[in-house]
Amino acid sequence: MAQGLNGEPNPANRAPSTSLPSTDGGSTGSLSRRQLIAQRRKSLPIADVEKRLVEEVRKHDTLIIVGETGSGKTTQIPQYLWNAEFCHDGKTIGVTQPRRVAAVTVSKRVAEECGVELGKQVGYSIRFDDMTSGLTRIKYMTDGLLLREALLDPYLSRYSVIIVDEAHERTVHTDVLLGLLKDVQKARSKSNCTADNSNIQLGNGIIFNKELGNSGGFKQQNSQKVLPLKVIIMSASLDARVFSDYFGGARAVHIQGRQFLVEILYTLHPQPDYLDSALITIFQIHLEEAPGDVLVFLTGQEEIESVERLIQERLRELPEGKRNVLTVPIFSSLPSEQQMRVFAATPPGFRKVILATNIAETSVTIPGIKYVVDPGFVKARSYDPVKGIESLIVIPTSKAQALQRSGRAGREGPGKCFRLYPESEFEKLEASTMPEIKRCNLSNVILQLKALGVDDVTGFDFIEKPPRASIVKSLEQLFLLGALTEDCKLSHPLGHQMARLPLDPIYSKALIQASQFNCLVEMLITVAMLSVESIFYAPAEKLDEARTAMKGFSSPDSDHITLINVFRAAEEFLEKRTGINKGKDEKILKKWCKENFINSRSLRHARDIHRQIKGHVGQMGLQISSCGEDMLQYRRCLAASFFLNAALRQPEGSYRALASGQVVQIHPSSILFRAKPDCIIFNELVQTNNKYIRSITRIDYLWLTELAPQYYTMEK
DNA sequence: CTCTCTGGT
Repeated sequence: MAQGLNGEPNPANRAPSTSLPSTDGGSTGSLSRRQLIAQRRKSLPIADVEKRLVEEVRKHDTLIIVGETGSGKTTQIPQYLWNAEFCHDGKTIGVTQPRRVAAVTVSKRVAEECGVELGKQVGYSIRFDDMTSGLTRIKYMTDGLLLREALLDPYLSRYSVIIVDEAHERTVHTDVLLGLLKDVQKARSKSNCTADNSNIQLGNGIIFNKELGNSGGFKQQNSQKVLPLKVIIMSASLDARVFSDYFGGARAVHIQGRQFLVEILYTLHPQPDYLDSALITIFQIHLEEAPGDVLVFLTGQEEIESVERLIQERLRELPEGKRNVLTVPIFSSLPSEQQMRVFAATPPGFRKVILATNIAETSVTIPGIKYVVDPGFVKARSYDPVKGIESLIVIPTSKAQALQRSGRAGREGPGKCFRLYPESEFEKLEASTMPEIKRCNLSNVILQLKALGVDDVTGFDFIEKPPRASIVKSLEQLFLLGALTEDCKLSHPLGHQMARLPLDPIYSKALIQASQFNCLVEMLITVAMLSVESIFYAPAEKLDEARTAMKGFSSPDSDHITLINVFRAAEEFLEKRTGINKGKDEKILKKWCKENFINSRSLRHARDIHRQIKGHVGQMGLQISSCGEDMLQYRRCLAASFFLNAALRQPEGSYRALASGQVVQIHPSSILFRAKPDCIIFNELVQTNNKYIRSITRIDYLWLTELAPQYYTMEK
């Protein structure tokens, strides 16, 4: 019987590279805890099939595992494989997750189950936070991070097994990773394949470039054989066939979960107003159903806030004894302390009603939910590849999404889900959500693929192909930025440099330009700040105060310079407090942010990105110099970098975007909303109620013809 | 005078 990583019968434990630290097994307290863990592990549904699962992995190079929620697949399977000696020769089992928190929490759990210190045999690696070491044999990470690793180690030679978890979510990273794994697998199963073979051309068109090398370390690279790669796709829903077909009819196994029964209720008739319908249902549950908290899925912040108000209003109409409802909103841009409110225990005698976006579908698991109210809509990103515009639209959920939502009512006991549409409508829904790769800008994906040696991107074996127009648009954009040559190859050195930076390609280009304009210091700050969610935080009730605070940072010419001012003000604030330990910095900065109406989560993120990319450009040998007070130079550099996003003022005060010819408005959040200069560059164009451009800097039209003549000579 | 669902390097 398997015992976990510290089990005695496991011969792998005696191998020097994987020997474990002596455990704390002495005290009875920890012993009983250990026994509890073992018991809990054995009681998981998956424990009964451990041997069979290991056999399946031995027999097949690719395996699809459909594990229902609560099966324990994410924590247990890597341990089973470790015990079955899949980490021979110091190889690692990699497990990818779409989200950072999942990688961290699951690895902590597994380290505990194994009785090892986190970061030793079991660890995680996510951007800005690497808890792995040379000892690590089970490594949880984000799928995006593994894609980055592939740029440096195209064979993924340190891994014996890659497990792709939550594959049904079909994020861009998952989809690209699946294509990559398919190729790596082919390459590694060729018998004469060694880690340092150079430039092997694969079926899918990947050329493994020897120059990038592998990270083999102390072992002799010349003779190190790369063994076949085992790939395991884990999915919660029933799309096993899609994955199986994609991997040439790979074997799929199903694992029972542990989920309580959720009764699904539909309305008799279509509901003309789903918000009103949601309100009625919430009160019906409150007045007629047994105790238990309610989770309501809404499309966005505005909707959540208005429903919260309406609930409060209607509560006042109820008799005093029935007003025992506590409403709790949650959405991603809500400050984290306020997000935490959903986890607080419901006060005795109260019913908690959580109003959530789809953050509560997967990202946040809220305990105690007995009832789910699902109006059947979701706000989704969509992309028009012809115009190059992203927009957010409210659309019906998919069947899989509806299923995921209802499942949130059955985690601790039987529950009920109220779908606010008739059953006949459910049948008409799409089976699953359209994969993200079909509805986003692909410039980054394509740059990455090119860097991995995939020359024929249109021919790449995606699990589902993105629209051709979308690929063409991105190829064109990359060409205009100079990342690709005329025959669509990655350019030297620009394209390669751009691919190395973990940024939107246009930002990478701006950094490289900036080193020539002597304003890389400023541009590093700019792209870090542009890479995060909105920096300014303006609660409706303190709008005036927030505006005054923002004015303190503002530059009359530029939102970009305003962002630099905020970043520098924070730096200066911290520098003044010399001699104080670093742990306190975080807290003090948070306070400063609050006083200045700045979103501290966003600022911290920007500071992390800044540190990371500064390291990257330093390694690339770019000159990190500052333009000092000469912001004209900096604005010229912006014009040279963002020339594809230039716009001219129209007589009525709207703008015409030069590249696409579209008529757009300056977003009211911009410093330049009133000033309306003649010529500007903008950072992004988004369609909401209007076509808005955001983050804007005033430039001179002549700079465009001077600095981007290849693009602007034909313009009048 | 608006406000944007969620993730990620």
